[in-house]
Amino acid sequence: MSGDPLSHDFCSERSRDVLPGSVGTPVWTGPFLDVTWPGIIPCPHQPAISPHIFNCPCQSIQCQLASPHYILEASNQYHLLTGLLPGPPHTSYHSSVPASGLVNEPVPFGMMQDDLYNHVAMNYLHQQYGVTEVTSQIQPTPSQSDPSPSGGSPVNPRIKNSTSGRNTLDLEVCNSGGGEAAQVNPCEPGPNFLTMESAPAQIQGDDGLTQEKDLSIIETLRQSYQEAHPLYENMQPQTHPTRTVGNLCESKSRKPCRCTRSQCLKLYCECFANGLMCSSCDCSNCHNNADHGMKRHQAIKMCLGRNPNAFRHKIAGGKLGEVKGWHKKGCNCKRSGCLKNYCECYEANIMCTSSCKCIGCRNYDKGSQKGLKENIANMKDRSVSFMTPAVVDAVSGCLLAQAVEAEREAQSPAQAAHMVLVEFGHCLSQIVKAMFNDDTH
DNA sequence: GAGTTTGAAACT
DNA sequence: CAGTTTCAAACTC
Repeated sequence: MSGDPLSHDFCSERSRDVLPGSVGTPVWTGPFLDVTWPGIIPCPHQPAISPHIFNCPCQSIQCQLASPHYILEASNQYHLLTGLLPGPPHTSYHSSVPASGLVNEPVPFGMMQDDLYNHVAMNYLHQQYGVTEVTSQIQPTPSQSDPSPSGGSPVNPRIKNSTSGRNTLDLEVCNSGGGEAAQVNPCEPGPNFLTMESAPAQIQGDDGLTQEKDLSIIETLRQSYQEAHPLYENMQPQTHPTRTVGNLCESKSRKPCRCTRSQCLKLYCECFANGLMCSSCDCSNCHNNADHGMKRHQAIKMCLGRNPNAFRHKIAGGKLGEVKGWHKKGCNCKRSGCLKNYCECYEANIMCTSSCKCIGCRNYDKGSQKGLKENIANMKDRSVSFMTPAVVDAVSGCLLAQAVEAEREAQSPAQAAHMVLVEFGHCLSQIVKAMFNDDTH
């Protein structure tokens, strides 16, 4: 695929990041609960579940959360750290959560976020539906009745009214018979992407409307939680809708760190930076483990205080298995020419962009004459000299005139917007044409 | 495997 | 925000 890197490589990728929910953006297709309702874990008593899920080598937050031991420990530490739980958290493997009010404590990374998430979720459900308890199970789905056209893991949320007056929302993840581990293991970088486009189809069963509505409820819960805890997204390294399956379980294979002085509680440590606890590492004096939960919690808070995006992926855009994307912050390489693994862009197999402040960069598209970075920088320079106040005024005048015209013709708002945008496109093309005509003189 | 180089993170 | 220090990974020998 050839073409102007400005129009394709850069703009299209970047717009994908701006619009994470845009059509075609791959999102997690694994067990829905693990991502959108991470505190609700599958029941280990169900024989259909691969034991793999409880002993995943990737050690991602999702997998850590899937461990019964982890749940117990997280519950205990939650008490220890916040002291805000109105009652003892459930420690049953059904992971029920009590309905309660919002918790205003800043959410600690990894361990407690899901408890808090559940609290907010329960608060919402309690208010909206009178639900007082949530349970979840993974069950094998009889192949003949698999409601998922693509064989995914549909979620069947149902609100039950019990005779005891306790309303329960059951989230039932159906595991289609054949591929047990692949279906339930969040670490499997399976090839299936659930796009925003395909999401409704994936969850449609015999009561498609109901399920779609329930899915939106769950999304509302997520938003509700995010509103209550602005840090939530930062501490949810694996739940952003733009995350691919690859991102979900760390695109890199898990490498043991060898930290000696940081206690693995600074971003120097790759495990810590990836939101993972150290496991089978070669580090010394490691505190990035369950035994030092409090200290780890404090370190996480400190990192987030310095940089709220500290635990988010540095690489934006791109799809699993592709090389396109860009480093959100950009690199600062000086001596490597951005052609060694010292360079974060090069290491991520992506080209440097205008975000980078590197010197002597050679990590750009060899196919283009100047390279992406230079092209973008050039465009910026040109636009500075061409985007004079007079030009801006002229463009504004054109757009305004177009809006007035639309109003005069009694166009619909959508049509009016379309007319203005078309005019804006014309203006831009005129400006760009002028810029490059000037270059030839 | 020891020593060097490198650039991100942390600090001032 | 810029300069400096610390740190661990990448690299070289």
